[in-house]
Amino acid sequence: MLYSRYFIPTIKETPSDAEVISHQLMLRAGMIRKLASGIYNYLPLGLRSIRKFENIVREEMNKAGAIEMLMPSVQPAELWQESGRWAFYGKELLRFKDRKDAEFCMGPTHEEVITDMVRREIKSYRQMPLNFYQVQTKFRDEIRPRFGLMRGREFIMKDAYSFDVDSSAADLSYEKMYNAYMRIFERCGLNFRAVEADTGSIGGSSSHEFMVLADSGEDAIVSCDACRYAANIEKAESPLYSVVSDGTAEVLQKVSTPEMKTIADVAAFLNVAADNTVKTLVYASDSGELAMALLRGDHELNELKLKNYLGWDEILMASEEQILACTGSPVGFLGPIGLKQEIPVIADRVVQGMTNVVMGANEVDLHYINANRGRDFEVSGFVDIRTVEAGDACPRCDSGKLEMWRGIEVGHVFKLGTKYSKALNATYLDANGREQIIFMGCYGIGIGRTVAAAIEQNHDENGIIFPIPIAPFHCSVVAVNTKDAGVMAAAEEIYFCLEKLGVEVLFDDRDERPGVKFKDNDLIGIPLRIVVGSKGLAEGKVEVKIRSTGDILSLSLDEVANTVKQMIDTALAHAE
RNA sequence: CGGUGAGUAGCGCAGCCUGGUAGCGCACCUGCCUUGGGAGCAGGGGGUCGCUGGUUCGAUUCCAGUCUCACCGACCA
Repeated sequence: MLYSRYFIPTIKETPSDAEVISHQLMLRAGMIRKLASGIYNYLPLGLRSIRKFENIVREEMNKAGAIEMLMPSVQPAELWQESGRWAFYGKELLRFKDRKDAEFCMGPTHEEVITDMVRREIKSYRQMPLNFYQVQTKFRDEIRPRFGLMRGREFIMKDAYSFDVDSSAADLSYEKMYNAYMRIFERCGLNFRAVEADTGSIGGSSSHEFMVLADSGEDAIVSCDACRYAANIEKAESPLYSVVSDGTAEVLQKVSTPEMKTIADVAAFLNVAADNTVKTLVYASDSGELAMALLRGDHELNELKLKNYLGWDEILMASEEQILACTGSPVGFLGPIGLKQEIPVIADRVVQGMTNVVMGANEVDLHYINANRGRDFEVSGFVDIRTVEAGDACPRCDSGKLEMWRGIEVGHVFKLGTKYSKALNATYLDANGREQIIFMGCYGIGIGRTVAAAIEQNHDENGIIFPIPIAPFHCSVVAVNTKDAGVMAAAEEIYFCLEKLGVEVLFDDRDERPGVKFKDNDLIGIPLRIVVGSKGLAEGKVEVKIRSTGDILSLSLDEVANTVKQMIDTALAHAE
């Protein structure tokens, strides 16, 4: 490719509205341009990277036995009404009507469409297992699109759906996809973790997320430093502390704690450790149900765990009025003793072993000391509702400690069970001629997001440092001075050689000063740069600069093409 | 949706407080010069100052409304 005939509109200055580095660099490198909030043009260079990654995904999907197809992005409302998600999905589902007033939506995901196809076509257990995938444009009307391709409204996603005769067969399909995902992200040279995750609005029984580690990541994850346990913090189980009790229950006392509203204030004022206090929080569902959560004072609540335990659709901090009505006290002095209303009191498991604790007395400026469960208050259940912290013991092994990371979710695999097949009545006949419900799994990879995540993880002050498997070009040839006939001839020669060898090469033949070319080549992240200048040429040499390390090799004219070809092949072979 | 901030040339910004019809850097065009890390000189083109209304002789500037965008919170690949 001739740079002068290609289209790479780089920009020197960082656009002011780009916050994260991958967004800044993709704009500056001329890979993407914004058309509307969360909606982007993929410019030629960006598209090349995206296609590269798509093809890695395709290769691994095919290897894992998945079959490619393509579904429409416009979907009829009926299917969504049938699955029940027309009502449940909310405003993220972009809905519209056609000229006949029939309702449609832009597909945010394709469980309905694929399940509809399968229920029409699959009749027998002999036809399964099946796994269909597609690489397709999705639309989700995100409340707050941000970070460029990281969270767009329109985005390219690989989604796959598996269909099996029963749960254990479905587990096998799940495992195949899990392993394929591991290979995909390994091939791209990404530093990532597969973590246990909450299933969210997709539903189903269990799931793993694939998280590229990056400080700018929107998710927090933990992983054990000794065993393989890793989980999204939303899901991460807190360790069970052994019950510590000094046995003797002291006398319950109400003490004055003027203006002491936080655990830190109260603990300091009463001169007790924060871990001998109990924190009380009141939550409300969207339909107005209330629940009280008790945690050790220095612990944090995991709202998702509480929400899942309560089975609520939505969880909100209770309003001041709601709190006042059920406890009789404003926030700051809440506790489970002497409630005005009967509401569920959910205690974290750690609270079970605590004795003689400090907790709010449901009266302004008053706390209890020496409160004890059983004697002074009761709880409706002990449940893991706290957020794990770095340094917590691993819930799975004896010796490990949890480490905490930020991550970008680039892939997510779900065991769906029969959630969609049941709703859409996707059944088959088993060997006994009996009708059975199909078991499903679904598997997504954010294509653009992965490319963005790769940039997030591979860059320096000069720009992108693409891993070779997803680099838009493998190498570039830079002619230092295009007016120098000798330089141009040598550069062209190398360019043609490389093309002949099947190397993806960008020939920077622009009549620009060398500095401009070097800066652009660095910015767009080309892994190898061959520089042809008059100085080196006088000795029959050109130089090859490696973007990632900054190392410079001096090679003779005749060997450079083959050497570069070899370097690229070696790098790509490692990624297979 | 709530909170914060911003809309002035393709990009990054100044001007606005204290009204008088717009400027800087980069980019772009022409010419000269230059060619190993975003050079230099000279000339030039480009803006209904987000939109609507109000106040005023006069509004980019003051007022009101509105739209858009970005950032912080709950969702997600």
